[in-house]
Amino acid sequence: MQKFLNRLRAMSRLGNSEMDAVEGACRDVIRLEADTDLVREGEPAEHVHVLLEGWACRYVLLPEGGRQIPALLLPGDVADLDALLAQRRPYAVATLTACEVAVLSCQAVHAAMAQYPALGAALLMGALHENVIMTHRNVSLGRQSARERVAHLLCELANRLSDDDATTKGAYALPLTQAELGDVLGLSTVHVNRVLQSLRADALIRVANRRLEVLDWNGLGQVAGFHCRPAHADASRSSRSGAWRTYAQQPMHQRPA
Amino acid sequence: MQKFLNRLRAMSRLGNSEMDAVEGACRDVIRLEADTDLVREGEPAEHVHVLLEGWACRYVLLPEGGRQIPALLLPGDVADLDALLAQRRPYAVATLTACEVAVLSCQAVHAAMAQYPALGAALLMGALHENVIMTHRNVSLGRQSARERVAHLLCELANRLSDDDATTKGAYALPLTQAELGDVLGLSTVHVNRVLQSLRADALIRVANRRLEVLDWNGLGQVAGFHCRPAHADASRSSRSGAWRTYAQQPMHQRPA
DNA sequence: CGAAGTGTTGAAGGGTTTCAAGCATAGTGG
DNA sequence: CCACTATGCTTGAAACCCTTCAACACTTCG
Repeated sequence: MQKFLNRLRAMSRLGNSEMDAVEGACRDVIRLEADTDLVREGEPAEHVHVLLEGWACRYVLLPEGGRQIPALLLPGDVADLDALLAQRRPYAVATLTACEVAVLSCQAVHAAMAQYPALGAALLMGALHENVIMTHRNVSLGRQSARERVAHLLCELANRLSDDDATTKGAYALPLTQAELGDVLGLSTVHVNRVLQSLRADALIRVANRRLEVLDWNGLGQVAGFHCRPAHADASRSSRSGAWRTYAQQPMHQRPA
Repeated sequence: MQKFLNRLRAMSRLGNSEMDAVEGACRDVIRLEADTDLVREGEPAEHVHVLLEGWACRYVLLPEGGRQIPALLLPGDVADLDALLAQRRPYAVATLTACEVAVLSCQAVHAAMAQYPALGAALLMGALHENVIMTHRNVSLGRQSARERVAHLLCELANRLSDDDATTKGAYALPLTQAELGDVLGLSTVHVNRVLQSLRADALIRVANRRLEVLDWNGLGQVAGFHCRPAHADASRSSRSGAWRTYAQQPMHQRPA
């Protein structure tokens, strides 16, 4: 509960009345064990689910039998806000660990937004933040090698977890199987295994009983290649060379060096 | 302008005062020619841009020199709403054709949302819609072959364009080079070429002077494989077999056949 | 102890990339 | 009007990253 409230407050300035409204709306909480479907693709969308505790994921099954996980959901994340918009669910949601989930009716959310504009703003900011994360994953899937993709995901998770807590001394619980990592990264289980081994061999990470330890943040970030500055290793801000100019110019990828 | 207003109205019920507010905020319009950078990655984010006419894209450049286009922007799309959230731009935006763009200050958007809750709701719905599109692209990039990805993109564009207009008789203007298609789909230019040829050879599509003609919607949708029902070929709704059940069950991909 | 899930390893095969070159088309200036 | 150039499209061959298949080891748990 607290993590969701913190998240909302980080997004928009909320007063006590808004906070109370949220807390009231989240009164309906269910507890699920690991590997349980929360919503199924194609189902009518009548509720919004907020992940209070545990890890979960959105996933899509392909006709040929494959699976893709377009989003990992961490404590405080909203699992399926698009229920406000769509009649039918465009993806399924399943737990990865034991979870605590708040169930809200779409009507209630709509009503709350109409009454408290700041709440709508907070939800919008959350959706935009998710959008940025998906953009990065998109870039990763489209243009990075397996090694880069794995490194990038590990950095992203460290970033997202450090917002709340954890990541103390550069290690965090990673309750994902290699098969699930593969479904996130668009890789086969076998190849995920080999890439993790290679990262271990290079003394960048260490894995032990469902925990990931990052031995070399700079090195891992370098492999990840883009948009991957852990909160710790802040480094020099705006390290990019050259001044940016306003529009009415050639696109960057066509500029002379 | 009209396309943006229509889009907003489709997302949330807007009164005359909201519409006027939007129209007032969009009074600052600039005209750009094709292949022009609108915003650059890393730049401070002080404005939000709305694409009134023409095609544009978000893009990210990778250290090794590659490029990924995580989003194609069509008339009525908001190019960079996340400027409301981030200090620095997480991606660049460039025009693909000549464009008309409204430039809004972030402050103005924030103020409008505070005054008109329905407007915030509309923007939220727009962001969620974008999110669903990115989810689909994500699945496509992660788990589909080049052929499937191309088919999927062509279907997606048909869908998005048919919301507004166009797509009459199953053809639409597609002002993208094969290199740009590759940057959207995470493929090399060469392979995009070969895949398009193969789709042509199978009498699924036809390409002529920057227009795409779909000869066989069912066939193309079948290649695309998932989530790809053009508004035309609506077909039998909910064609999936088996009834969906509520949660507290095993995830779908582990269910016995 | 057996069973199931997860991690690990090797070998073969294939989808895609890269490199390199040739072709087509449109715009430009002499 | 015609080189001349630039841009995008097309094609072939070699190389590579990753997948698939198959088997085995390890751990957990009933």
